[in-house]
Amino acid sequence: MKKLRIDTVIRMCRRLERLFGDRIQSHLSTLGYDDVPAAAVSLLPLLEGKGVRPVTLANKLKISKQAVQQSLKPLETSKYVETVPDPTDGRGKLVKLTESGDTLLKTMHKVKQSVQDELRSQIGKKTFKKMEESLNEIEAILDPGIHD
Amino acid sequence: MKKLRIDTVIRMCRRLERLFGDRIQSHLSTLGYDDVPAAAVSLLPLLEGKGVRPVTLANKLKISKQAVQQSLKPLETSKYVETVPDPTDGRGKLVKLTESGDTLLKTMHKVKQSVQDELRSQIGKKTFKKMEESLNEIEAILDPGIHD
DNA sequence: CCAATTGGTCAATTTGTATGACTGATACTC
DNA sequence: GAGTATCAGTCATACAAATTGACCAATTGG
Repeated sequence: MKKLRIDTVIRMCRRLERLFGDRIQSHLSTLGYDDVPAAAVSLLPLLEGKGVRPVTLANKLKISKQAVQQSLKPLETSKYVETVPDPTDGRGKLVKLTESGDTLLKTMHKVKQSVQDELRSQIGKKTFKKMEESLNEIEAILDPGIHD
Repeated sequence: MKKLRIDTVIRMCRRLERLFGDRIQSHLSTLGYDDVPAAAVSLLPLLEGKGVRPVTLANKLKISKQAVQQSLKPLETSKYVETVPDPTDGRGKLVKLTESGDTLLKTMHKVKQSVQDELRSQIGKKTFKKMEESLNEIEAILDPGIHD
C-alpha cells in the first residue's frame, strides 16, 4: 500500500514549524538572545502598536487564553513585554512591547528574513513560493475576519 | 509594518497539523477508537510489513528514539502494536502491528481520506493541491534518502 | 580483543496546550 | 436600577510530545 500524501503533509507541517523555530532560535541565540521561547516568534509580531488584549491574541492564534498567558509569562519575566490595565475596560489589560521587546522584535524580523532566505535556497525558490502562497491562502480562507 | 508572510507559514503549519490531527481523532473516536493518540496517525502507517526497529521510526520521523518509545507505549498498552526481539540483531527489537492494529490502520486510512476530502472542499481544491504538492516536494528535497 | 558505535531504556524536564473552577467587570433586559 | 448572563483574566492541574542525560547491552571493526 502506498504512503498517503496526506501523511506527508501532516509530517511536514510538524517538521517545518520546528525547522523554522529552531533556526530562528539558534540565530537569535548567536546574537545574544538566549531567553526567547519559540512561542515568541509567533506572539511578538502581534504586539506592535499601542497594546493588545490577551484574549485578542488567543483568538488570532487560535489557542486558549490560558495558553497565551503562559507564553506571555517568560516574555514578561525577561522584560520584553509589559502589561497595563485597559483604560477602556476595567476587566481587560493590554500587553505591550517594552523598549527592549521592540528591539528584539526588530532583530527577529531580520533573523526571520535570513532564515527564510536560507530555507528558500535550500528547497528551491519555486517550491518555497508554492508553499508560502498556499499556506497564506489557506489562512485567508480559514480566518476570513480579522479578530480584534 | 506589514505582517510577514513567513509568520503565517509558521502559524499555519502549527494549525494545520492540529487541525488534521484533531479531526482524525474525533472521527476515530466516533468509530469507537478512543485510545488512539495523535502520534499514532504518523506512526502507525510506518509499521506495515514485517516489523520495524524503533530507531528506524525515529529516523523517518526525525524525532529522538525516546520520543518514539513514548509514542509507542500507549499503542502497546492498547495492544495495537507488539514488540519482538530482532532475530538478526541482539540489541534490536521489532515493532509490529497486531491484528487489531492492522484493523485500526485500515480504518485510519479511510478516516484520513475523508478528513482530507473535508478539508479540501473547505479550502478549495486548487489551494489544497498546491499545499499538498509543495509539502511533498519539500520532503523529497529535505529527506532525499529512505532511512531504513 | 578492546574501543567505539549502535539500539534501547529509565528518569527528569521543557514546552505548548487544554479543562475546570473561580473572581471581578461589564452588558443586557425587564 | 437590579439581576442575570457574558466576558476578561487567573490559578491550579493535567496531558501530550518531545528533549536531554545517564546508562546498559550487543555489535562492529581496526
